[in-house]
Amino acid sequence: MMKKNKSQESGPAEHRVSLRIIRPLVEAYLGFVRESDRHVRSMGLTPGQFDVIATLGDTEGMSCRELSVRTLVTKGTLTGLLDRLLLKGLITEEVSATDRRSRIIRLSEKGDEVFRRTFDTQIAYLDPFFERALTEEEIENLRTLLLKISDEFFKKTPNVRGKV
Amino acid sequence: MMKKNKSQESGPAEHRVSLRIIRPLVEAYLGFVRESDRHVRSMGLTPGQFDVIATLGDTEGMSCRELSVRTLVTKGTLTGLLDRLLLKGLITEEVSATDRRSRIIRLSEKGDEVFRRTFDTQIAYLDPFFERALTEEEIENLRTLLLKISDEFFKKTPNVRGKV
DNA sequence: TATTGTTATACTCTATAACTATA
DNA sequence: TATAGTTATAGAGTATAACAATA
Repeated sequence: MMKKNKSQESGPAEHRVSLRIIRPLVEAYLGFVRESDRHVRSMGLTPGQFDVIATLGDTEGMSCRELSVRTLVTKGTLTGLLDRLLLKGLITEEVSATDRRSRIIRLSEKGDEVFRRTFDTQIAYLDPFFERALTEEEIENLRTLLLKISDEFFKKTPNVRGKV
Repeated sequence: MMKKNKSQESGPAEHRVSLRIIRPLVEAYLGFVRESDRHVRSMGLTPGQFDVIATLGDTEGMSCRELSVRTLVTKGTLTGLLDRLLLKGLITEEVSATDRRSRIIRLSEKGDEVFRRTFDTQIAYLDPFFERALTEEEIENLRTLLLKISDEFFKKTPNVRGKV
């Protein structure tokens, strides 16, 4: 998959920016995700369910609509997903004071615990990886460069920011 | 979700390496993935199906077992997934010459077209983003840093490398 | 009229385990 | 005995569209 693409390119494959960045980006992401998913599943949650929990974490709650935009889960799917989280007692719901069509979804105490525990576990696991791989200076540098990229994407679709 | 985690941490949240890297990493990745998924779906494929196609792209084909390891799709799921790709005429199968239990899966001509077209489209879309976001020097720098991270993860689970 | 969320449909992915046919 | 792949099962995520209640 790293080879050249003859059809519509304007130069050699190794000059295409996205080819040089995307594969390393995806692999670094997958390295993180594999571990993350393992922790999430060990708590009896699916990735989609934890995605909702992570999005609700450290917020005052939000409507289904906002949750849908931020998690990239369509509203129809979200209804079922929230049903399962309600069953597990990880979230609470309340009819909005200002718009009676809308439910405000929040983490329950139990949900907040799951959120923190999963995060702490992941951090404890991941920190040593990053610290072995990079110097302090490289870490700051990487962070800056990644933010430049997501800022550029953010300009295109501002409403999907802040998912994880 | 960027706030502190009191439980088992050894210092302030902003000193935790993973907290400083992972969110930007995930957001940069999602910026890419959202666009990628859009193209993939517009060709009538699911992300999982394209994952298989991308893994087979530019190879001489491979067994279900290898495909399963590389795509992180379990063998049971893979059988159904390959059925659908066979129906669509995007892959071919052949009994292995050396092990009659095993099927060698390859991209068909049509599958290869889908692979290249999707890639070309994505590159054409993504290159301007990266070029706006980063200088040539920053691109090389970012690539190097990302590779250091995935190399570190790779040490842990060598067999899952080379997925995308 | 437009928007929030629900329901219904049909398909796909998921983990898991029992199964077969080879090795 | 072990491995490659299939089948079966049950649950969960997916897009989509029609729908009710409210704005």
